Amino acid sequence: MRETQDAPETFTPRQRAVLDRALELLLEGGERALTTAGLARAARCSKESLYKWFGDRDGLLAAMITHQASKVRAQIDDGAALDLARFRAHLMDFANDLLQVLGGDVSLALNRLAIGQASREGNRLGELLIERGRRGIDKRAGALLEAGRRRGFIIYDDRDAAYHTLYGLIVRDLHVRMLLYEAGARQPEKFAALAEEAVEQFFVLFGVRENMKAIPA
Amino acid sequence: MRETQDAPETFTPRQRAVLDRALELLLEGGERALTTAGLARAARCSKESLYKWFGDRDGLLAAMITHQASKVRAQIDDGAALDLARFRAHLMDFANDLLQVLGGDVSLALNRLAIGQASREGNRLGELLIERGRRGIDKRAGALLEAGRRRGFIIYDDRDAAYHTLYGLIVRDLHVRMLLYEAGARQPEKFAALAEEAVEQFFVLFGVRENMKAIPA
DNA sequence: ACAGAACCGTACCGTACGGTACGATCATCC
DNA sequence: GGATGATCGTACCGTACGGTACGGTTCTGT
Repeated sequence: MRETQDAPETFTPRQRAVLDRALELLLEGGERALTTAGLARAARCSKESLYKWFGDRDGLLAAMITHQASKVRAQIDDGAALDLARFRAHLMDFANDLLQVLGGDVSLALNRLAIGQASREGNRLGELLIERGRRGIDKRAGALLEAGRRRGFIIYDDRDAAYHTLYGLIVRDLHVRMLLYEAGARQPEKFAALAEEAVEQFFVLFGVRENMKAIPA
Repeated sequence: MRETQDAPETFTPRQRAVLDRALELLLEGGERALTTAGLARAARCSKESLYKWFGDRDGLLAAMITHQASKVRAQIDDGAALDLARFRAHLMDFANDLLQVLGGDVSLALNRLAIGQASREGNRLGELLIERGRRGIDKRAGALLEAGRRRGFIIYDDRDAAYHTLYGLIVRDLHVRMLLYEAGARQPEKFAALAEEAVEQFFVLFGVRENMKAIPA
């Protein structure tokens, strides 16, 4: 259908400014507040330009996702000089970053947008969100786990399964509850404690102690 | 604002039939397919009746949630004659039921609806979904865990924390990925294996063995 | 059998939004 | 300085939807 989908799809500074304004509107009032006329007024551009740049409204939403994803590039960890303490610290960093990202305003708003949009027009937005957002996180975590396994700090049969367990230990049911605006679900000040406990539990499940090995299966 | 909110809010058979039809429309085409005119046509009723029964469109959506919740009443487990095997089986049942519910068509559609609607009109739908859906699940799991702890099968300091960990081990990141229609995320045939592994891991974290106690903290 | 209520089907209204068209304005380049 | 192209602001169009009104029909209770 669309041919410009897999391209890097870079934007001009003006377009990026407009996309940032669009994100603000989305944060303030949800999807319904993000109308073409409203965005044109807020960003001081013409509707005609919006359609010229992004094609249609769905193209605009997709552009917002790729634009946001391009801002938060996850850094890849260096595999140098990895001892157990550093490995544990890296896991903690990952857990904290994950909670920080998933609990961020923009991420929550974009996820709400994509989820609400799902089931209509296929699910381009959902795919985009996963492709440009989660993929990076998954790869970073996968590389980290693999490094830890090679050094003998942890043991597992299925890396994906181990990663998903780690993810579950960290995020629990927080993501959906935050997406639903559940009162009290979003408490960033507790993220550090959650991350700490999750990594602790992950080591109980997959860590290699000197005397006993906790093999999940 | 609304006074009929906390009432049991029972519906006539005709109204329930209409609500069922509304759920079907929502499943087929998402929120956009659920218009008052469309529902009136599909359910062979008049729009006037819809507004008389449910007030407005948001009232209709809320009624759909309470209606659906009234159908899947979670049975509470009897605490009689609980040995370790039965406790473990109960946990397995809970895990399977949880995955079954969260992965069900109706649950996913209603969650998408509530999440997409969130941030506008407060978040009545999200609250309703949590109140009438998750609350029951939480209570059932809480009672189950407490029974297991009293019998000495598991140990924990904070029941909520233990429950959330159990939830995370079971659901992982599946819920959001299913909400996003991620390809391959929804595979009900694998739910049993996931439940099995989750319960296994939960016992590693919180279970009490004869010789060693795995205390998470 | 009759009255009254509930309900159906349809028509109608106002509005809001996506998308297009067009003249005016501004920047750029020769 | 003048032509060219991009962009702005605004006006406009069609449509779809939420919500209301109303006449005709069916159901219910007496």
